[in-house]
Amino acid sequence: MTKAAQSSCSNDEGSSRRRQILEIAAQLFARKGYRGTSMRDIGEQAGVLGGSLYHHIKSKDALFVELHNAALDNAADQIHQAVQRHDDPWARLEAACSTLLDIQLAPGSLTAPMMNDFREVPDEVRAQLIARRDQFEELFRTLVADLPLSAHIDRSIYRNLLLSQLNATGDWYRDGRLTPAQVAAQIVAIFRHE
Amino acid sequence: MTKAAQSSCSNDEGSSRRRQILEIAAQLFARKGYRGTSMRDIGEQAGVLGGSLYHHIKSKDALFVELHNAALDNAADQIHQAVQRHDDPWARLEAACSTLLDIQLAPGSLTAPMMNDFREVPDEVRAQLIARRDQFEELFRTLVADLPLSAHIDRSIYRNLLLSQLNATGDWYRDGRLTPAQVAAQIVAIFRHE
DNA sequence: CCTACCGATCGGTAGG
DNA sequence: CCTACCGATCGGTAGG
Repeated sequence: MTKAAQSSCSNDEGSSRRRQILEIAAQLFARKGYRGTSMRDIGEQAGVLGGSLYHHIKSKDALFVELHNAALDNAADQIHQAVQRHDDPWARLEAACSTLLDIQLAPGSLTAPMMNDFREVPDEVRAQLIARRDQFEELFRTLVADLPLSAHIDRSIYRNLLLSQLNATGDWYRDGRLTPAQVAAQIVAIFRHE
Repeated sequence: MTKAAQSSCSNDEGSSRRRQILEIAAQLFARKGYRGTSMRDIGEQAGVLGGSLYHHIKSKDALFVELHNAALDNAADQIHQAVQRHDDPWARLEAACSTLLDIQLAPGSLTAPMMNDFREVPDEVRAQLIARRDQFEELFRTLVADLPLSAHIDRSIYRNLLLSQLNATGDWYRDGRLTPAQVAAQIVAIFRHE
């Protein structure tokens, strides 16, 4: 490819290059955490020096927030679609759990590790992350509200337990023995109290 | 106190000073994480410069491993004692969960956050932490093995789900509404399938 | 326990 | 996108 060809479509090239960098950054953040990933690391994977990334992004903080929110947007979309295919409240919950675990447990997943990184991140960043996550978790509030649970179960605690269970699965899951869907089925089986 | 008095009991002073530093370090690690805590931070809380700490410890890595293992030793001890007071398998499990949550959710807890920090830590440190944690979790393997669970429940998954649930509670628990014992009761109620 | 420092690394920028 | 750099901060050490 000639130099002219490289710069001929600067609009397309520019934004696809940006997407490429975002993907690289997401994988590094997911593997090494926020503090464990330097801008120079990201640059190295992208084939440029760290400082050159600032042509595409404003700051490391903004980059992380953007990736985090995009990951949650994507997860929320997929869960929404999966839930719509069922009517029974337990089936809806299991569809949501299964979809979320599919995302969290995918090799090189981005969503899961980022959601558990809150303490590693600067204070101002954390506030933005928490706000976006609260919004995400609203989806589960509805699903849990529709469950025919026995009266003595506190739905707020129940929801927190379920969500933290889903988020923590990435810490112990090693693929091979069970699929994400099977783990989701086990979780829902345990949480099924009528 | 005179200078003579200060140095008169160098043996005692030395080791109690060390314990003091360990406590300060543990609280900082718990609050800010491994990477988020600098030796200078620890020194500042202890009233000395960062470099001066190396009279009492070998390295930041060794300090963290020591604190982590001591916290697990202490937790294992307390759980062991609590479990011994019961015969019924479900009562024993609930005693273990309640004791662990008491430790994890105590304001300024050290155990909980450190157990979830694995990705933040250098590779060689992580290996030591994991080995010690696996040993700790053996305790729960026995407790789960004794439960009269219905045959279709996979005890290995069940144990992982329970443990990750206990470890994740610190992420959403805010004291006031429920005591750690009440949270433990809710968790055991959900996990109770015969 | 301090002074004074080492080499490494960090996020980020100016100027081309 | 690079060169060349900034100021800050890190874990750790020598020598007293």
